[in-house]
Amino acid sequence: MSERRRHSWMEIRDSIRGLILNATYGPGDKLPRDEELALRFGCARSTVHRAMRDLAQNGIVERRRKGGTTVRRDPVTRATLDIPITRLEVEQRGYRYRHRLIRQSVQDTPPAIMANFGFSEPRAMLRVEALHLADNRPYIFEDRWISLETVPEITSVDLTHENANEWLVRNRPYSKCDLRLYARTATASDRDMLQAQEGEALFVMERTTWIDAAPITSLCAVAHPGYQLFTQG
Amino acid sequence: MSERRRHSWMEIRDSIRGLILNATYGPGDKLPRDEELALRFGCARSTVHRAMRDLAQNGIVERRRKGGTTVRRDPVTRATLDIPITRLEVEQRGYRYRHRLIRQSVQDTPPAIMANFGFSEPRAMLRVEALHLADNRPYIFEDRWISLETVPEITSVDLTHENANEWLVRNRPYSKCDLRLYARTATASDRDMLQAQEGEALFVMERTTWIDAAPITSLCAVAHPGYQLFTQG
DNA sequence: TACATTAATATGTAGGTACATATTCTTGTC
DNA sequence: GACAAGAATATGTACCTACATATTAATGTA
Repeated sequence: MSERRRHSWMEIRDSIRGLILNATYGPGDKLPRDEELALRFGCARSTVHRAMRDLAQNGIVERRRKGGTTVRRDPVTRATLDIPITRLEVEQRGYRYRHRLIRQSVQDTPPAIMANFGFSEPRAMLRVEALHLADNRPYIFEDRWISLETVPEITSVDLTHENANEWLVRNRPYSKCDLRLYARTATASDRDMLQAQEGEALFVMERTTWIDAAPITSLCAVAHPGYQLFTQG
Repeated sequence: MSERRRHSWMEIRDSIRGLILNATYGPGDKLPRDEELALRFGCARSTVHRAMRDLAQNGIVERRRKGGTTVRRDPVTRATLDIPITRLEVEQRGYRYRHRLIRQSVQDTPPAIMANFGFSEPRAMLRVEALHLADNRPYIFEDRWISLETVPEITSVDLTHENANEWLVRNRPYSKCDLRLYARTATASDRDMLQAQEGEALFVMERTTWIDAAPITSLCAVAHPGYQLFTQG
């Protein structure tokens, strides 16, 4: 019976997913321990563990020490979004990239930015407003706040030539990133900045990043009309 | 010298990230092999491997067999989106959920849906148009196409009582999911369906899923005005 | 030089052992 | 019964070894 062929963790993962799919284990149910499953599938515990990590990462199951593994009660559609540096995004679509610094000044953070970072008091930060262009047409307008405490070097960067988006992504890896996406109707200032028709629908991406607990930057990027964001793979 | 204390993979990961951050290894550079790094850090190769997998998953480095590990030339902001079942999303916000089936019929797929699935010829699929409501106000309108070959049981599901979104998520796990997000101006039919003002900005989510190579469903979900999508993690 | 074949090599995985860690469960005390 | 202390236990990690696999590099042949 017990044939000792080698099992890949993906096989095991699919088997476990199969058990969930065919209702052997339903939402909220507790799965057997890894060791038990390993015995049942005829593989090592580490292989079951590898499979389980993948299922947990994809939101299929939940795992807790001593608590065991349970089938998630509320499945989610989990997708990974890759938001590249804007210059690369533009160039990849075959356009010529340009960048224009609109404004730059040190200001106290308004309530919206304080909320993004979780501040209870306003702080002085560098505010940078800039426009990304594709073949000289507006592509994305960004209104960005940068922490002077976490990123003091930013004051010595010439943001007319180097854009803040790229400088930060290349020089300040983050450990945490909050993202918020929504649609907004174009205002009069959007009309000027993005050449949008008045009242046109615009795609907005708000992004706030930290390195450990230290705030790095928070920005609101408004894309040109027709912009789409998508996952691949 | 060589103190043999135990190193956690997160420590090692942070050390490697540190080497990239402090420009010891810049974008495009090749990192030493895992074995070499393990020796240098005084840990096992498997620990370096674990750390590297995390860095690769977060878009910091790229790894290829025999090719080695390189620092990504074009960093990305990588975010994981969790899109829950709409009913749960509504209930979590404290509203009463309801669902209304608008239309349901078998039709040949139009070009847009064919493109989503990568079909070269139209196919007959079940088209389901439904409205999700929060406290009797429109929340999300979805226009969905379901593969009759991959999901034949769907024909025997009463979609007036059970909504297709939930039924599919609970009964048809997918292995691949494409997602597309954009903003759209409300049309006359949106105005009726979502009680949107004419010309208001609406947030649109298009989602297409497969199990292995078999198409499951493709849908276009239009959210009510003011809807926001965000990550938490 | 061009191309096919083979060898070399870095990452990926499977299996195994030992221990760490976070919970939950049990037990004892008042 | 309430609560604290300790035992039990499932997952998580670290380190090994041995192979698998995908590529690149080297080599041979026309």
